[in-house]
Amino acid sequence: MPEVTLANEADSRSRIMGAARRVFAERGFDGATVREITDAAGVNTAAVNYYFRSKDELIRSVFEEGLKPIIAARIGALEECVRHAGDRPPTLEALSEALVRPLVELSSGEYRDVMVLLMHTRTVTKKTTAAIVVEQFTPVHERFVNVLETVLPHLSRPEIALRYDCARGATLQTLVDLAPAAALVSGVAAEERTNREVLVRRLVAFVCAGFRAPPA
Amino acid sequence: MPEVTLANEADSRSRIMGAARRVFAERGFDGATVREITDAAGVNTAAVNYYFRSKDELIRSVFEEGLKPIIAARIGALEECVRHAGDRPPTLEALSEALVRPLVELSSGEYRDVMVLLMHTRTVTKKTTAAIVVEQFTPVHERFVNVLETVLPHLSRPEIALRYDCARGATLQTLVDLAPAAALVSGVAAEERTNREVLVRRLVAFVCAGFRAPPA
DNA sequence: GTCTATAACACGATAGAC
DNA sequence: GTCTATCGTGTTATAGAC
Repeated sequence: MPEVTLANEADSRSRIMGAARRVFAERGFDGATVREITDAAGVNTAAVNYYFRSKDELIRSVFEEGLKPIIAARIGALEECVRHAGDRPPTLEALSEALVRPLVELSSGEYRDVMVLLMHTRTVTKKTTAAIVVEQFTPVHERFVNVLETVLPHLSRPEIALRYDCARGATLQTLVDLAPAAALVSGVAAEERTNREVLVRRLVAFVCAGFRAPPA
Repeated sequence: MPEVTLANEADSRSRIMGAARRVFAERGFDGATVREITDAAGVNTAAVNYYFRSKDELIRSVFEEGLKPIIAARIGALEECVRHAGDRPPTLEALSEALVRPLVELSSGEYRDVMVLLMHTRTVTKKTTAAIVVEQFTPVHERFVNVLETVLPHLSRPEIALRYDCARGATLQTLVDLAPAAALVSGVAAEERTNREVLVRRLVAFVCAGFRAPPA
């Protein structure tokens, strides 16, 4: 066994996964080539077909594996929020934060790429990835909407689901957009947006108020 | 000159533009092939290189042309809202509707594809399209944030810009997402979301409340 | 303007030596 | 498990007849 193992000397399979995540996020699933990925990973071209059967299987692995921690963090925050509230319904603020905070925290580092990939699947339909999204996120969405229903009993389920979609969209937009208005319009914004806690507070304020709005 | 001109017998250039808009929106800029586009347009493969110089120039034309009416509608609604308010600042409801309604109305028909392409550029960096987005949208965003500043004088410009991003994200999410939570979680939602006025009212309610939230 | 034919190249995938 | 070499295919783009 080797005496020292540097981070970038991990086994080829993980190196490919990591490089693929980055390259896919930058170029899109179709725009990225396996050669670009293997170059970035520092492995041979044939390695992708050795460790994964094909490019499509590589996509599946990267996307599926990458989503798991995101799903886990979101479910975890929600259940912790419910648990903390005891037998009463949680506050709308706590619920909003359970939605926003995991996304903000995960949007730094490697999981930012996964979130870009997630948004990517919103505009490029791919059998492989669409199935994963539906399968992985349906329970999360269902649980969130169910809990929201207990806090907002005066709203219909479709309206709650819509507001939940709005909240997700608002959060992801500010985290993933490559040319947000705030950066274009306000030089301070880019800098201040890097402050995680400020961003969480601002997003929670917006999202929470949206949930609390009177029925349309 | 021809005696009868059917809609699908327009000149080849427009047919290619229309087909390209649809195919690009479905497969992404990289996933789409010029052959798929020319097949859909019912023209010869070589026609793309005759009317446009290359696939990249086709992308530029489709995206640039497609965005113009969207920009115009958004600016138009905003200025009408400001004009209608006279010398007083417009209401937050009117301002929210000026943001939401054009996007909702344009999200049916051919401009839905353009909005998909717009979201597509959020996750796939392409020199061609990125430049167009910045160039076309900077004035719109700037004007919106400036007007918002007059209505929300107690909020800092970065926070206003962030909320404006949230509002755009919330709206686009519900209009473009291929697997929204509302559809997964609530069967009624998909049906009800097709009702344009209900959707506008609900989105305005959410977005407006978000703008009106107390400072974070 | 439209078409056929094809050039020139990049792609994903594989075979086989090591 | 890793590499080189290459196959077959699909891609954009073009040349040249009509």
